Amino acid sequence: MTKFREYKGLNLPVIDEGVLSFWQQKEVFKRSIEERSLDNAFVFYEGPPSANGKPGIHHVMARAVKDLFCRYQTMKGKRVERKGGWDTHGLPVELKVENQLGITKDDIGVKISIEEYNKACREAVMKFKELWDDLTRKMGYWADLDHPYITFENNYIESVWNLLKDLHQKGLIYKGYTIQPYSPAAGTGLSSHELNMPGAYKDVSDTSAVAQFEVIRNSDSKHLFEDNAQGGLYIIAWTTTPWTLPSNVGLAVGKKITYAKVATYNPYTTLPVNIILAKDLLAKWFKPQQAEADYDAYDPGDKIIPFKVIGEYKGDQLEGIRYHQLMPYVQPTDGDAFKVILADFVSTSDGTGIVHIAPSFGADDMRVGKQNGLGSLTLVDKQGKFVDSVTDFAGRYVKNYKDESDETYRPVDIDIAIWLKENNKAFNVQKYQHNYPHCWRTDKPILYYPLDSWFIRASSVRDRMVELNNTINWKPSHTGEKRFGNWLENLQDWNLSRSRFWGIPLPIWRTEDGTSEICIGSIEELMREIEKANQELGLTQSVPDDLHKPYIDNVILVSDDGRKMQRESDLIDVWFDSGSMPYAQWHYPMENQEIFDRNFPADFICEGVDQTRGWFYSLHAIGTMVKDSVAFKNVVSTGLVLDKNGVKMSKRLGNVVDPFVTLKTHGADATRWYMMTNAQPWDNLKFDEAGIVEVKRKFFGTLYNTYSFFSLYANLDQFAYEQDQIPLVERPEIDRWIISELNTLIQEVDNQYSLYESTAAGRKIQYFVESHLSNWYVRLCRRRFWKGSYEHDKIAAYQTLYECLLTISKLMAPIAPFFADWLYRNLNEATQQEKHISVHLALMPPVEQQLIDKDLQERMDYAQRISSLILSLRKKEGIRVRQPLQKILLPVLNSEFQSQVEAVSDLIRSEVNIKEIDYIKESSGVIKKRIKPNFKTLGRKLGKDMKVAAQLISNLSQETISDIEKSGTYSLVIGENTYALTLEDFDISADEIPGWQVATDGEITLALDVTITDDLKKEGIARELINRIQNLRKDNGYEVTDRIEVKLLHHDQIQQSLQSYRDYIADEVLANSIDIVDTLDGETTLLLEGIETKINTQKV
RNA sequence: AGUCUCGUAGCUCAGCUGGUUAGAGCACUACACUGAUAAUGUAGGGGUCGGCGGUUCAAGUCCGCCCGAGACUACCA
Repeated sequence: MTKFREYKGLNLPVIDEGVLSFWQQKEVFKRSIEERSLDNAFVFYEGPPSANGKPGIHHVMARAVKDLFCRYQTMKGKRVERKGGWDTHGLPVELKVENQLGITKDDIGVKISIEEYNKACREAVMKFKELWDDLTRKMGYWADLDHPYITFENNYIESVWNLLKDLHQKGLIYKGYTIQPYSPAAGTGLSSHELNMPGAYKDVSDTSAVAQFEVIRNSDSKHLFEDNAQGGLYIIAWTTTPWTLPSNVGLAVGKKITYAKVATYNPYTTLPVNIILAKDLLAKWFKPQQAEADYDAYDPGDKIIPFKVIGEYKGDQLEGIRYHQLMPYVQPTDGDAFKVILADFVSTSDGTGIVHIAPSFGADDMRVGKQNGLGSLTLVDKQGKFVDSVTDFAGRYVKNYKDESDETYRPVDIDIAIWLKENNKAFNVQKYQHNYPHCWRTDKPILYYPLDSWFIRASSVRDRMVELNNTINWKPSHTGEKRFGNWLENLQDWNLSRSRFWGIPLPIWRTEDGTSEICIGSIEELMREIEKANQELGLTQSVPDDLHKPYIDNVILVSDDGRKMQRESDLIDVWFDSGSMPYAQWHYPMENQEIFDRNFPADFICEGVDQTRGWFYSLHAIGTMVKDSVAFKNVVSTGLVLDKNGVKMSKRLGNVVDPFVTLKTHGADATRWYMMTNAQPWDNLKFDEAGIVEVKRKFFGTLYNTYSFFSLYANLDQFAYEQDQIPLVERPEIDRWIISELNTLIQEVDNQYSLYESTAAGRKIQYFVESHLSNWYVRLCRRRFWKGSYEHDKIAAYQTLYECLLTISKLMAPIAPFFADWLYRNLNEATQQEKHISVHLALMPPVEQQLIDKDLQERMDYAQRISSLILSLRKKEGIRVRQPLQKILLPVLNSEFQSQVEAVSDLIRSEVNIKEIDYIKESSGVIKKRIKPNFKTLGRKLGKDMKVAAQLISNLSQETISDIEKSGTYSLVIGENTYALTLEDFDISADEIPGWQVATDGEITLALDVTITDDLKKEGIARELINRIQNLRKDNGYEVTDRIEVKLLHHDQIQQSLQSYRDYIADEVLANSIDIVDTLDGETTLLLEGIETKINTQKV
């Protein structure tokens, strides 16, 4: 017969190793998939990590969440394939390689060939793959590591191209301008990533100018000229980049902002002017004494320039007003110009409340410019200097890009300011300190500059994306509804272009003038086009073995009219790579069409919340545009893992937690359990190792102890579940109770898992194990396991505890896969009750509703609380539990309560060592009652009278309370109003039993009879003796089954006690004899106050 | 700057659609228990539920503003 395995202690990392090799040997992961039917799939997508960095503890977090729901679904009978994947392209990879090679972007193609560079990237990107795979295994994350998708592989790229072609055919891809950070010194655009590098933003002092834009008088603007003082009418706008002023094409005002018209004099020319600026900002540009000065008495040269407000307008009254171009060098040809428009970003926090718009040099400017039909002027070239048409400043660098020393470089901003002053176009010029981004490589200020880019017209499917998003179940919901939803509402087109080297090349070829273009959707198509080009152009090209740069750039195609087409040199955004994985991981549509159909869309994905605009978006956008479908139905976005002080982990601070060390020290399960139960996955986790230790000790330790306890006695009794299952009705109350609780737990946990609420599920399991199973069921049932012979009641106890443990192993398996399997197999090994070799091949236990008995659970709750109250009274009175007491007094206010308590009175009496429970009926008149209003029902009835009523009700007399209980009604009179109240409007409970000390917990109140009679005292002594002898047995190292002989040193009271309890004691301590002797060697033992003896035990 | 989330005991967190003594665990202190023992029980201290205002008979819970922390987006005249 097989025994249950017994262990010397709990060692989670050792369990991990054992289970891991078992999984590997038996291919449990593979079987967990293959044993499930193909047409019952639960689809999961793995968001690909990049293996060019080491995995951190936060990866354990995100992967624990992914893993647990996949395991759960497997245990619900679903087939859950989990293809791993690697994200291999992108800027972080390139920057790291540049760093390693000690080169910059400019060196690529010069110091190192693109070919070599890309080779370096390809190697670097998989640098830590082994480490990742190792972590994946060690943390118990089940994913197919042997057949991952890799974004740099040709098959993957081909699928991505196919998607792009699909979009291209739908007219969703176009080339356009966008304003991007640009470094003239380096001659390259910068990504926002690069802009966010530490130190990129620097405080600099620039020349700022408030320029005067002269309003043109026409039918639209004539209302602005009413009440004007002498001089022209100007709108004034502030800028910290005066070099953008020649490129000005508009002025933006805020719709709701109030603007003031002010009559004053220009400080540089002293000419009278009427100017318009935000009313709130008057104080910024004028001092109070200027308002007091007499406008008419102004004399050029006066220190104080007077001003007066002569009009007021709302922003929308200014819309459409036209003005004379400020610096008339060139006029735009691609749209309207020189008018006032409305823009939502205009504020009155600084400047004049009016923003000068130069669409070529600001993203906001470009956007509102387009919206309002404005054209643009780009009067600065890519080297950062003015073009020739800006005659006065032609050829001058707008910032010091030539590394001239500060003495020789004359900022053009200053000269522009002077020009403005001389032309009565400057209202104010001063130095201004602000934070401005710089190129991290050249240290020079960047410009925002229009660059060519390819876009996906995502905004055209905005509404559909919003619509589809509303069908997705987001955990937590606000990430989807608010964060993602809001982002979709304001969706801009997707900038696909990246002018780098290591990435998927944009498969678009164009003629030089851009009139003909082709988007390639497959290698086969590329081959056809190449052959066509070879024929027409007399070339001998073939499809490159590697679809990356530089090879692909060498391919020349031919247009329908026989002209050469070159590939557009851009790469695509890596987010498009990862968003393509539902298709590209299967090399769809070139292969695996059925597999794809089965696996789209995903039932579940999960990544960090930082992926909201990243992977979640790219999946959703591509799914919407290509398949008019969601790409995922359920998504969990996980929060950050911070250090224990709530600080973000970073190498610099040295607070990074090494996941390998954590797993090695505490085991994967304790780590996972801690992460899942300490905080919701989407809340940030303050990672504290002490928390793992606590989980290990409290949860796993308790569960381990429970199993040890079970296996110890089961082996002694040779229990192996060989007998028929004892019907539940034949088992004692406490068995039925724990089984009822267990089924309640199954129901709740299953429900929580299905709702992606892993934290609630874990906490419920933990509560059951610690409170119900260990601390109540096992504690109360201990005797049943070690006392008496192996028959009915004992077998029932084994069967019950066994079932609880087995069920727990299943419920916990998704979160703690190692320990669960260890426990499951330990149990099943001896009984062979289940046919599965691993818990992960088993199904979640079904709820047996008929076994859930709410009444039973309620009365056990009473038993626990009553016991607790009695223990607390014993404590107060200083009477130890070993001293039996005669009775407790328990007021019962209704018969249900009494019968409920009676059903568990055995448990209570043995738990707290009392002889009887004396139920005090309300009719006895001994109980003093307390009455409280039931606010919930009364509040609705009484409304404003509630406050008075509460006062009245709590002061009702004992007689009235009795009346209410008898009649069930009460008329409450408050002022004019009479309310008919019923019993449910009150909360009546026992308050005290006069003459007794009571303890109260909610509706339960009780008193303890603390009289210790001689008989009770004798029994108490007997219990003390048993205790001491048991301790000796243990100290002497006897087996729990050894028989002994006992000798006691004479003491009168012991003698008396023995007369009554000799057999009882002998039975408890397995003694063949108990003798009282007059002399005995050894230490004196204090039994009770004043009772000393010596005890000697001898093994028979 | 905008959007979103969070703020409850020294620490980590519960607190359902508003209902009157705000809970648990850890930690701390004291006392018990002891055939699960590197476990367990009982008791105790500890809270202006971030602040201010509002709605309501009633606010930790709903609304507004503010403060603090974090995430994301944008980078400003």
